[in-house]
This record gives sequence, structure tokens and C-alpha cells, in this order.
Amino acid sequence: MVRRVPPGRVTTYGMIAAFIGSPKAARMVGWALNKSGAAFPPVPAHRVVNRNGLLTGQQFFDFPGKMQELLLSEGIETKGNAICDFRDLCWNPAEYLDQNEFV
DNA sequence: TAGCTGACGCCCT
DNA sequence: CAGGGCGCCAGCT
Repeated sequence: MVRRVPPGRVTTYGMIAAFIGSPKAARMVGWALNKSGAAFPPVPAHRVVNRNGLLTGQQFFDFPGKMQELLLSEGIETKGNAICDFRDLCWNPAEYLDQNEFV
């Protein structure tokens, strides 16, 4: 699912969990992303943030600042560990994806 | 087996 | 506006 997030947009752990059908299992999304480091095709984990637009997973990237770097390369600006225009950049899977693709 | 720990989120003090 | 409890559940002591 994370691979479907368009470049230049971001989504949240909670939205993914909700779309899957387990709104309260957002932690599992993070757990999965943690394991997705060496996955192929690559998973754009930098496009997933928490519900406040905070880059809570930045410590799990190669080096400090990598996540911001990846986001900036797609035109997404960050302030500290937060996404600047999170409200506008937030991409809700439920609006674009078909449930049936993920059963 | 029991307990702990998360890249979370919601609800209640 | 902080801080704490709880659900979630895979995987590791």
C-alpha cells in the first residue's frame, strides 16, 4: 500500500491501518515498515508519518536527516521533525484505492 | 508461560 | 495542554 502513495504526498500509519480494517493496529504498520528496509521493490517509508504530520520514524533511516532529505527531493518541506503543509499533502488511501485490491 | 516492547491513536484525567 | 491507560499483535527475552 505504501508503494501506492504518490511522490510528493504523505499518508499516516493510522490511515493505512484503518484502510486495512484494523484502525487500532497502527503500531503494526510501523512494525511492518521497520522490516521493509531491504524490500524490493523499495518501499517509500518516508511518505508515512504519524497523524500529526510528525516524522516519528526518522531514526530508522540510514542517517539522521535522511527522511527529510527524501521528502525534500519530492518537494515536501519539513520544519524540524514536522511536515510543513501536512494538511494539504496528506493522501488518504481510502479516497484512491480499492479495498478489494488488498484482501 | 509471562512479560515487555514498539516508526500509533484515541480517550480520559 | 501535558500525561497516563488501553487496544493492537508480532517477536523477543
